[in-house]
Amino acid sequence: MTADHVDGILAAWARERPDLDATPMGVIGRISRSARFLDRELDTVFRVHGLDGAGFDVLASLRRSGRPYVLSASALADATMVARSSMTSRIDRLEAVGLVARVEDERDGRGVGVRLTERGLELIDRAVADHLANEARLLACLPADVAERLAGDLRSLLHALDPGW
Amino acid sequence: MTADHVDGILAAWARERPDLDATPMGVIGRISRSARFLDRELDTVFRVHGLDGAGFDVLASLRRSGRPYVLSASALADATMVARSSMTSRIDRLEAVGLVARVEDERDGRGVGVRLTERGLELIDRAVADHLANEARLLACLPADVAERLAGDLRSLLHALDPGW
DNA sequence: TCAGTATAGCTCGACGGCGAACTACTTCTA
DNA sequence: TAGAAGTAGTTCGCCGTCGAGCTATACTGA
Repeated sequence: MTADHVDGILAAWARERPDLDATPMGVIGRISRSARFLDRELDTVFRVHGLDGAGFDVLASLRRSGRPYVLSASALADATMVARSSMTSRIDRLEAVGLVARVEDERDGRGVGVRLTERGLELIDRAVADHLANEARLLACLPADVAERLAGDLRSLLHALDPGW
Repeated sequence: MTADHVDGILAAWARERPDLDATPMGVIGRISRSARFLDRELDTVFRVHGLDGAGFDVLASLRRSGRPYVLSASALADATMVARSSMTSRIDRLEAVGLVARVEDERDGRGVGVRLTERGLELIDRAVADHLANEARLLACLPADVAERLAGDLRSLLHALDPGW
């Protein structure tokens, strides 16, 4: 069990502030750091398809919602954890390049449906396959049972953090 | 073991694209999602001290480096995983409110040392205590052995992701 | 020793995210 | 069924990050 960057941080705090218990950083610091690394790595594949993480998340949410590949702007904002105003501009960008289209919501005059276009569907179907291969590559170093355990423990954590579930 | 948001995503992909193996998302999706929640939660404590995550990271890096609480701008950029140009503006902001000061590097005419001021030292010593209490609160839901296992598994992951360690 | 290369930090312009404020529409309630 | 309250989406201004390009300084090898 070799030391990592966060072990260095923990050791430094133990030396400088021995009165504090820094062990929570062992979990939270590693989550933050992993997320930053992963974001960067995942982006390289998104870019190959002319996307970024923001665009991919929107298209993937629509794709996995199933036919007719339409979700409201609010539903997309909630699914991707961004502000409504951010979702407005994400949709603007994707619409400008023809990957999604805004459609009327007959049931609610305020609402706007966001629909995957034919091009958007083809693009995300290719992109998601590459994306999953990339994720698998990044996790290849972990034995399957460790990955599974990690997923389960993170689920426990998320369960407490996210009151919505 | 109740389902979480990511379980919903995995089930959706299994329905829409049964040809793909989406299990890597069980790990990576949860890391991303946890990181976003945690970022937001940690920010509330930073704000109490007039900081944000960016400022806290800089001050904390300086503090745990020990006396004389000086690091180069590059070392700070590397430690906090941001671009050099981002570090320039972080230092500008912290310097403007008197929490750090730029000092000459006698050994390297190009270099700039960043030193914690007296006010910066007092602030970060208070802030880091509150921060750790906050982190402990967020992890309180997890049994100690699970938290420890999580830290260890994430260390394994980081080890493969971060060639620097 | 000196030309070539590498490095430290800064400036600048572009970009994405956010919250507040706004409009338009819907739902509740009395 | 009218007025109040709530909700969907957009606009706007601000802010932090980034990469490219710049200057000044430090190394490196013939």
